[in-house]
Amino acid sequence: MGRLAFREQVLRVREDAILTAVNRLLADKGFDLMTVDEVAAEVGIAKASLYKHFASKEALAAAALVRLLERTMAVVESPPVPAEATAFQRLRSVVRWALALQVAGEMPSLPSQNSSLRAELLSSKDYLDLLMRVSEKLGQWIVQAQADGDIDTRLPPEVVLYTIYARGCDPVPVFLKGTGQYSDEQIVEWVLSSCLDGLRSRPAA
Amino acid sequence: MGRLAFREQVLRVREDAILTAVNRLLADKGFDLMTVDEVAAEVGIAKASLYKHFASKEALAAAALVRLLERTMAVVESPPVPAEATAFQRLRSVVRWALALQVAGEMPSLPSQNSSLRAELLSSKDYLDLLMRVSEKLGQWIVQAQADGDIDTRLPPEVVLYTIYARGCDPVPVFLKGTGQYSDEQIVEWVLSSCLDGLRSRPAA
DNA sequence: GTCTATAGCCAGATAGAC
DNA sequence: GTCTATCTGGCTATAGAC
Repeated sequence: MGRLAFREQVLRVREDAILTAVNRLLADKGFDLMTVDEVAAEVGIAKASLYKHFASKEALAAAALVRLLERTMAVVESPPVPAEATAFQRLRSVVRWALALQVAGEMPSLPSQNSSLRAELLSSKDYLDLLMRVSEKLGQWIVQAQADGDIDTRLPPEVVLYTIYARGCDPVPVFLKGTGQYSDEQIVEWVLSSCLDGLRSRPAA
Repeated sequence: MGRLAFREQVLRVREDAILTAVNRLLADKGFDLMTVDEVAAEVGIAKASLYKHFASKEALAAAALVRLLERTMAVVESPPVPAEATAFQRLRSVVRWALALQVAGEMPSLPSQNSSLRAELLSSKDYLDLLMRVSEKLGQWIVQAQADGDIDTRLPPEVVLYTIYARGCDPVPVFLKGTGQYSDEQIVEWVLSSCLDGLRSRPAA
């Protein structure tokens, strides 16, 4: 029993190491250009061993995305700091977290287009459940923020939700980081501002 | 002489047909998932014939992107309609044009990440020249719009420029179109608004 | 469950006849 | 310049020994 639990722990640690490698490679090159050989090399095990843990390359990526959604759910459900009481402030906080992940090179980017990956994701109950839970929570905040007068009521909540999700594959943070001129924090704040406040000037508050 | 010019015209028309197919496929599946066989099939010629016109898959995509930049340059240099006199209005007009291309499924999407395509683009004088010309023109408008008080002066022009370029690979229009609930025009206006005005409410003008 | 070795496949690119 | 047929390399996935 203790022995079994120990082995199971070893298994989970190894699989977590695999998913960390997958996550990094997905952030770096995306699904199509990531090869299973690279994943195995980065983890330091043989490719065949990988396939004992995950059935396919798609399953590998799906597991990494499920882990990302679990972390997102944890962020969304964490108790708010007192300074972030409104729905709008909580939304901003989540977007800021996602942008920080992106700048740090830890945001796995999936192809939004055609791919065998899409089919795998759409048939993964874990993935779909988590995605729905995150979307429902964010959707509630969006509706609340609109009722509070903080988010433009002319935009359907669906448009706001997609726009926020799209920050997860926004190329701007990576480009700005590539110039080497700005700090990570500065980049995050600029992209956050362009998303929430827009490019246009706003009258002083 | 006339004969030669005629043959050259036939050549250009054929190559334009090829690039139109490439453009559509790039918009549909992206560079990595597009296959040269598909391009040949869509044009209705053999794959080997394609390679008489373009040296590689990368060259094929690069040529399509050059054509896109040429069209962009034409839009940027076209005389403004009287109602769009300010730099900000001209910028908005260009972004709207790009979003309309996107919704119509005619915006080729290149992988912003690692790829053999990047190397090809960086070694294409045509591509780099056009990209610089477009960027300079847009950059001038951005600076002017900031001087006019229309664009947030806390954002460096570079950040504004990248944010505008990023609209070319924004997944939101395609997602919204996928719901089948909204008209193309409605989608363009919402995304344009979220980009320029932001998600936050603005005080009435 | 880990490894080495390899099967099987697919896509980019080319040979060579016409 | 167009075609058919083929080469080549790389990648996913698996066989089989330990």
